[in-house]
Amino acid sequence: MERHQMLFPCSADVRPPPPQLPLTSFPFAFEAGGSRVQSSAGFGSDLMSSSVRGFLGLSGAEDGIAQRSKAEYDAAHGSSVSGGAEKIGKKKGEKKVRRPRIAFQTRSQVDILDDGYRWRKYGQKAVKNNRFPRSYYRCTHPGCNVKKQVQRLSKDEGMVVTTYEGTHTHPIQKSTENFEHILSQMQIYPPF
DNA sequence: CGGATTTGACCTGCGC
DNA sequence: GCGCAGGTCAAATCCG
Repeated sequence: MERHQMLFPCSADVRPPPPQLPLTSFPFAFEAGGSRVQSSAGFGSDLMSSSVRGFLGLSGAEDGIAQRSKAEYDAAHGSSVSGGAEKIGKKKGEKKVRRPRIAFQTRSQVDILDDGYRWRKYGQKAVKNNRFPRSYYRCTHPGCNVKKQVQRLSKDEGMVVTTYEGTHTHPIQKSTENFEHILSQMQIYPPF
């Protein structure tokens, strides 16, 4: 695969970022507030309430993955642990739904940021160009299919890249004060 | 005991 | 077409 250029909030369709852009551009919802967010501590509370929603709650996302979860996986791969022999081929009218993703970097000692939602880990994978494994989490709320990936950078092990994918279909569980704290750690690099 | 995590297997997409 | 890398599943295990 390529580099980790996909760090960026590629909207519905993944368009490759211009090569000139380093890992640093950060064009996401935070600008919605009107003011440009320069760096971590720049968030006002009111700005937050709106941006946070747009942030973890990415609007307009469809649960494409929701449908392709178990049933389709089985159908496509000849379900059942024991009955793996028969393959049913692919799904019929399957369309590829790409959900918007956003990624950001935080400087943190812990991989798991308490963003107010409950996450269940469903996988971990070693990735190329990185000494640290990437962890895969899914929101535990029933019907909510938001996922996130957490990856610690090998070049800077104090840096954690978190990628959110999908829309929460439920309100946040905890107060956003925690989140405010997270935002304060967030590294946002203005495109220069 | 129930829910979360670990971990290896398996699948898919993409580049060569 | 093949191989690699990433992403997901699910059984086993752990922990509160």
